[in-house]
Order: sequence, then structure tokens, then C-alpha cells
Amino acid sequence: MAKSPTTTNHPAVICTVDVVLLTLQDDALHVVLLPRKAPPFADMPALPGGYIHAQEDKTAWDAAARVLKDKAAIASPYLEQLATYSGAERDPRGWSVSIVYYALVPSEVLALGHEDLMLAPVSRLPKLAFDHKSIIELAVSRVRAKSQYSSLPVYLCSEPITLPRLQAVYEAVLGEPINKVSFRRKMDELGMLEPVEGSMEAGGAHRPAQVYRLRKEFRRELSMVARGINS
Amino acid sequence: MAKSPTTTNHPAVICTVDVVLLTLQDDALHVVLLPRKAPPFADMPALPGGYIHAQEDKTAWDAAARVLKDKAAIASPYLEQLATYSGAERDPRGWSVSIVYYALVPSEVLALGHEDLMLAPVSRLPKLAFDHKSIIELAVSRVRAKSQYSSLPVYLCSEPITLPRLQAVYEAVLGEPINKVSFRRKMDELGMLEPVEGSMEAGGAHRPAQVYRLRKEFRRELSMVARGINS
DNA sequence: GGAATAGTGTCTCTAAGACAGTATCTA
DNA sequence: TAGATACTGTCTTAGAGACACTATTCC
Repeated sequence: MAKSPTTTNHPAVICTVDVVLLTLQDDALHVVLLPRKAPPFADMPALPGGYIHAQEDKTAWDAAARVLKDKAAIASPYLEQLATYSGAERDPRGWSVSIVYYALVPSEVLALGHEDLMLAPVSRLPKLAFDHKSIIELAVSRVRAKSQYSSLPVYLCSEPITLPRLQAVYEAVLGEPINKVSFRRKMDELGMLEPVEGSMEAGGAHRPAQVYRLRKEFRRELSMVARGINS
Repeated sequence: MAKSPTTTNHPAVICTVDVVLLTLQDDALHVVLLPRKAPPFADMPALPGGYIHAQEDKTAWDAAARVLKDKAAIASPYLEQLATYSGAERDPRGWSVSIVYYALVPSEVLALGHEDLMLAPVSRLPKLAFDHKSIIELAVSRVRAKSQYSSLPVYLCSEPITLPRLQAVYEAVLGEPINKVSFRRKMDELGMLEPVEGSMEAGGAHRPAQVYRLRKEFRRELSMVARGINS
């Protein structure tokens, strides 16, 4: 390997993190955006992001968590690495690396009004800064894929939750109806929900749904089934 | 966003790429390693890797391809991003980012003897520099997972190939036997192989296997099935 | 009781695995 | 012809989806 870049002719690379923060609004996936305050792409909506602070961030994950806390006032969501985007041309300021994370939160914890946070439906994204549009598209396809065989969508829900509500969340994420019997079999198999004594009146004239909460072991941990929710 | 890091107090971050180059040897997954020539971890085996060269590399993918070409004399393998490792403590020289790629090649294209290339079975890794051991473990689990539902293992084979041979490759990667009928159904469903006129004498006293080659459309492209090879 | 949604029992259908049969080569 | 491995037809079995029936609430 070569010497440290500071002692060679390798110019510094711009190192940033960006976060695709997803939530559910009106049963549709939305992404949190923030208008840029400075060039390049001033005033254009962009993913919350920022430079890695080598002094305060122990890892890029910590940097992403800090960005979420500073820019969206959100602590401890489900936060996972998506991919890293890099290249000479994605940022006019120079060769850049963006380590991208994605996070899922229930819309209830979103402090809209904080800063200039805005929500955009992922199916109709506005013009975005940098390559953020394709980043969001990758995040959405990753979330859809993972939702096929895991408990990922529960992180879009606030507890307690009912099975009919959770099924609606899965259907919103996957964009297709799910067989009720199969869905309940899978949720049972995932084994992450435990019933709470007491029921929820869905505000309607009908049988109330059983209320569940996440088992302790599954807080922020993903649970997988062998064959997926459908198929 | 803040100003460019070169005009602030953000110290430069060390930006590198590393490649987990996997191949099959004696029906077992092996990884290509290279002894380090300089500190830190001098003389210890490590993944082929190096700094991003902002002048010559258009993207980190290009940097990974260049590393493979320079250090292992390999051009155009199946090369895909794995994950990015980062942090203050993984490299004693400072805060570092390593964008890690993985590649699959048939053992025939490996020019062992080039440089000090060595091969280690992934099931018995030696002591490795940096956090390269856990990187390799992640790569192996990713390859195993993808092999469940895709054509990934064909990139470990040199063409032409027979179905019995390809099944042995899948079994070596997955570490478990596969049902022959199901396997052939899946390969058919993937639709990436086309028969070549002529047969292969497997060196034995038995019926020769039909020889196949990859369809043009699938060169370096992954093909997926709905439900995986097994289950 | 009627309307509405929650929850469940069970049949069907699809697809994976088991098994055994046929095919084709060498010695 | 015997032995070995390639290939294929078909039965069994497991799991997903469809459907209908029961349960429980409010009006």
C-alpha cells in the first residue's frame, strides 16, 4: 500500500454520510428531505447528510446517527447501511464519497416543523440535489425486498399495534395486497409480537383487534422467515 | 452543509477500496490474500486494496477494478459492492473508510505466482490485517445468501459447464447438498444456460453430460428466481 | 338483529423433494 | 454385459392462497 494520502499527491476526497429517512404517511412511503442552504444545488431538496467529523464520530454509522439527531431530531431509529456512492462527478466540489444509510421511523416521532423538514412520497419525488433520487430509489427497493421476508416494516409503526394495522403497513410498503391467513402465519412464525391484555376499538362498529407489542428481544433487531411474506 | 473539508478543521479521511476476491479450489471457497509490504500489519496477509486515486478512478468501482488488475492481474470479473467499513480505530494511521467490493472468478484465471498472491480457504482464515477477517466473513455470507436465489455461482466456473459440475459448485458454495431435480428446474427457470452441441466425457465410464454455455444476455449479469435454489 | 371488521378452520393448488426408472458412455 | 453417472417421469409432501365460517363489537 502507498503512503498516507496527506504525504502524497492524492488530493483529499470529500467524505460524507447521507440518510434516507423513510416513514409512512397516508399509507404511502415517504422520504424526509431538507432544502439545501448553500451551493451546490442551493435551495434544492436533498437527503439529510453532512461531513464525517473524524473527531466526534467513531464510525460512519455514528455520523449518520448524529446527522439524524441534528437535522431531524430523531434518536435511535432502525438505521442500517445502504450503499456507498462515490465518484468524480457526483459533487461539483470534487471527488466525493457518500456512505448512505437508511432509517425507518413511525411518522409520530417525526418532528415536522423542526428545521425545514419536508416529506415527499417516494412514488413522486421532486427534483433532488446530487444523485439523491437514485439513492432513494435504491433504498426503497431495498426496503421492499427486505419486507418480503423480515419484520422490517414494524419499525414504521408505533406501538402498540394490531395485526390488521400491521398488514396494512406491509401492504403499503410492498404495494400489493397480502393474503390475510398467510400474513398471520408469517407473523406468528417471526415470533416477534406478543399480545397485550386488552383490546383496541378501531373506532368502528365491529369486533376490536387484539393489541400486540414487540418482544424485547426484537427491539431494533430484524427477524427473518424462511420463505417471505408472500410466496 | 459545511464548507469543503480542506478549508475547515476536518482532517482528511483515509479513503481506500478493498476487494474480497473469491474462487473455488478443491470444491471449497477460497479468498485471495496478499502479504502486506509495509506497516501497519507488515507481512500479514490482507485483502488486495489501495487508495482511491482521484485522478484516474472515476468511481470507487473503477478503483476496485484497478486494484484487481494491478495486484491480481484480473480483468472484468463479476465485481459488486459489499459494504463500507469505516472508523477511527480500524487503521492505526487514522480515521479510515474502506469501500469493499467482492468478486468471483474461476480458479483458472487466477495467475497465482503473480506477486505474492496466496489462497486461503474461507473456512480456515489465517490471522489477517485490519478488520479484514470480518469483511471476508460478511462477503461469504452475502455470496451464500445470493446463491440461494441467483446465478451468482456461475461466475466461479469457467465455460463451458455441465449441470452436474454446476450443481457441485452450488453445493460447495452453499455447503449443503441440493436436490438434483429441483436444481435442474431452477437452472431451467433462470434461463441463462444454453446447450452446446457436443458432449463432455467426464473422464469416466458413464454417460457424458450435456455441455452448456452462458447466454450472451447473462454475461456478468445476475439472474434471479422467485423462490431460491432450495426451499 | 344488522353491519362491520377480527380472527380461524380447511380445502386447493403450486412447487420442492424423494425415488426410481431410463439413457449412454467405458472397460 | 457390468458399472458408473446423466437425465427424466412421477409420487409425496409442505406451504401459500382462497374461501367461508365464527366472533365480537356498535348501532
